[in-house]
Amino acid sequence: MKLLDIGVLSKLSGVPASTLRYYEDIGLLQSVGRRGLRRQFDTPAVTRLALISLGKMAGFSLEEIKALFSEDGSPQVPRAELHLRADALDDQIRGLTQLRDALRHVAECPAENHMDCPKFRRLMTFAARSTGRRKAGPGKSIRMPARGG
Amino acid sequence: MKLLDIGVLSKLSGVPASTLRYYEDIGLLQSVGRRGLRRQFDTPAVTRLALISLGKMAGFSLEEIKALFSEDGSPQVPRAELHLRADALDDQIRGLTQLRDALRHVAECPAENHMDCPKFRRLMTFAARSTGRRKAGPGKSIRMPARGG
DNA sequence: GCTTGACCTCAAGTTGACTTGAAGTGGCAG
DNA sequence: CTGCCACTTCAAGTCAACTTGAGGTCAAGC
Repeated sequence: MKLLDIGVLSKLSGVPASTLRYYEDIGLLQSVGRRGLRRQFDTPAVTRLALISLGKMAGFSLEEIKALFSEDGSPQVPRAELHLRADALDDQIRGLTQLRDALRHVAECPAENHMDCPKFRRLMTFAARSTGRRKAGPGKSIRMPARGG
Repeated sequence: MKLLDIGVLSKLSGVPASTLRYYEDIGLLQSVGRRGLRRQFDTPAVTRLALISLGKMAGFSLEEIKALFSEDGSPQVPRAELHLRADALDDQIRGLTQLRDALRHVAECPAENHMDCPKFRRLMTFAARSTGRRKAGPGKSIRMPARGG
């Protein structure tokens, strides 16, 4: 089995070495051994990192992603749990879709003041409904594309 | 003009008083005066908060949201910026949709090991593509709907 | 006049996901 | 054997967006 130095895995996956160490620290990623001091990873680690990235995209926390891996490292999730996640994702997608449409509308709406626009006001009530649902906190998302500025 | 105590505004908007003070601190929300020590807000503050919430949902940082308000407090957003956000949202939606499908697939897939399943592997390459696009960092996202249990 | 309680200020703490820095180590090229 | 330099550890720092806590103030009700 071909083994990968942390630097190589970092390059392959695009994930900084410090992050890989961090992931190992929190038990999210396992190295298969050492060569001297140096961690060695196996090639499936690349896939694992892809899975992790995927989980992050889905809005899972690292802790949650960790829980989605079984002992042997293959994803091992009860079906019901997966369907639950999928449902949650559906919700999220619906919300984001509405939001996207709203943004596009606002971008094109000819009304002087957006408050004059009924569509915008409906959007407002939508936002109001979603406000204060749960405690705000730091979260990870797909990075926004960097602002042109 | 009817004026609102911070507690009243908090109740109306669902935003904790501490957060309202914080928002005033960073210049995101203005109180119109004081009665004794107590901040007084006007009724448009409720709308403003809805807008702020909306901005947050769209993935804007508070700093950015602040910049989206013009001097007089009405939202004043460059169209291009909004379209950019909407595009980013589109990306996110696409990703989440694929992910949702993948989750559902995994939930039903009969393959012993998911890696044996071509569908799953396609998902992996998708994730790999999205990996390491840009430097990770703290960011805000739409909160996941709370997990059932 | 005293208590109550909703507000006040300001500093410090929290969270998740990392990054950074200092000080040390070890494999390999020359 | 020497030196380089990618790696190592561990603690501490960072970031956004708040929250919490300690100690203080004021308007109203009894």
